Amino acid sequence: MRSTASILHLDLDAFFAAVEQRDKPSLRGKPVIVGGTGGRGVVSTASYEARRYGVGSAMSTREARARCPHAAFLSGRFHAYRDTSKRVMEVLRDLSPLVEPLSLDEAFVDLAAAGLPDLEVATVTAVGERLRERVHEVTGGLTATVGIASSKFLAKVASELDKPDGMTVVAPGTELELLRPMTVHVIPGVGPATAERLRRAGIHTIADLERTSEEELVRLLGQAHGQGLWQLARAQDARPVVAEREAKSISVEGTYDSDLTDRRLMEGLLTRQAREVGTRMRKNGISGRTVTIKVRLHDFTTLSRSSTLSSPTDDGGTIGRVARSLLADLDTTGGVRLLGVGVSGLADWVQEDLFGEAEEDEEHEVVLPEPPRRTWPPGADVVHDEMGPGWVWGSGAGVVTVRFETAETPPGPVRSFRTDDPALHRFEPPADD
DNA sequence: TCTGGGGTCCTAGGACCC
DNA sequence: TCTGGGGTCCTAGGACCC
Repeated sequence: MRSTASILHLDLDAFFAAVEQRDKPSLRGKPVIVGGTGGRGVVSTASYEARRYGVGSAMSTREARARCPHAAFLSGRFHAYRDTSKRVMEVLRDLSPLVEPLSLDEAFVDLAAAGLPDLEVATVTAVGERLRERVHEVTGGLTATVGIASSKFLAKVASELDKPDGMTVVAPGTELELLRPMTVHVIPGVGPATAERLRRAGIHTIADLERTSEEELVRLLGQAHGQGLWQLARAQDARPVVAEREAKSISVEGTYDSDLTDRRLMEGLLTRQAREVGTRMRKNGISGRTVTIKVRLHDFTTLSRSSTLSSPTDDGGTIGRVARSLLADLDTTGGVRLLGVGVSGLADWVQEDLFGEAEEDEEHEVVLPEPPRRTWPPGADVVHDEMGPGWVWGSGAGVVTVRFETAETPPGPVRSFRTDDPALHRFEPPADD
């Protein structure tokens, strides 16, 4: 926690619905609900007109229709949302170089990096009001709510207090008197499960939380969460505003209107999702080693299976093969409502490759597999090098992964080569390999 | 016919290495 | 021959956020 109110949190009001109302005047002043419109859809954003009927985020679209049948139900135009969001983030970066977007409609801004004459409450209040006006201008009429305080936690709590189209500045020194009467639900990170555990321990407000020992909270909630809440209850929060955060995973998933039972169909869907993941990875210039599938059964139990490759990939075909083999281990006879594929353990291609390859090569000289077992799948691209024959298991961004199948070490070592030509029939190991 | 999609972070157990 | 602790990586699941 700082001694000045220098962290600003901005939240665009009912963002997706507001963009729709902006772009379609006939929707203005009317209930608008953006979200999944299929049989298993949920509400993403409800306009304030729709909220009056009790419609809220994460509610099933079915229930939203029951509560507000005359609302406009829209499935969302994410290009428009991204576009508008970009304009808002630019306004924030005009104010300070230190901007941390949390989603399309939310961001932290570090006012201490903004070069203001001072960080007095009157000054930051004027900055916040001016910012809200600028956002209104560049978005074509959208409103934002702002919170300004001495930490991320307090700024975020503050921005919840005067929604929509409002602003709250928490004067330094008044944080605890603001927090103490609030319920634990206002703390980001306290969801239904944590709130229930706290409730059973007789902890309802932040004042209750403040009276509870750190040991007790760790016992109730685990080390990280318990210690974190103990600190937040005292308004202790020194987390910095971080401008650049690198993605840790990329995934695609889908929920189907009726449960899937056909394995071939599931494999086909995973294959398509894997291709999409690969495309997005190459677009972002990243690759990853761990492939994970997610399977939600008819009864909503959710399973995941993952496999870590010896070298990173951004190739949809490789991701798809791994995904399908992971699915093979699961019993899906009861039906599947959701399938997903993701890649984590992300790395920048070139760096990872340069380091990874040199090490692997030395190991492979020791474990030279003899004799080779020719078990590659029909139609596979077969290559030869000093290790004997292998088959091409994946490729992407100029790197080909070859799997050497042997009797001793099935499924065999995997090796990556850099080549300008991923058309593997013409594959040749590089001279310096 | 309750319960999306894209993420992040944490925990716990087992393997493996020193 | 038996015992041991720490660190890292991997896997599976869960809670949470917007």
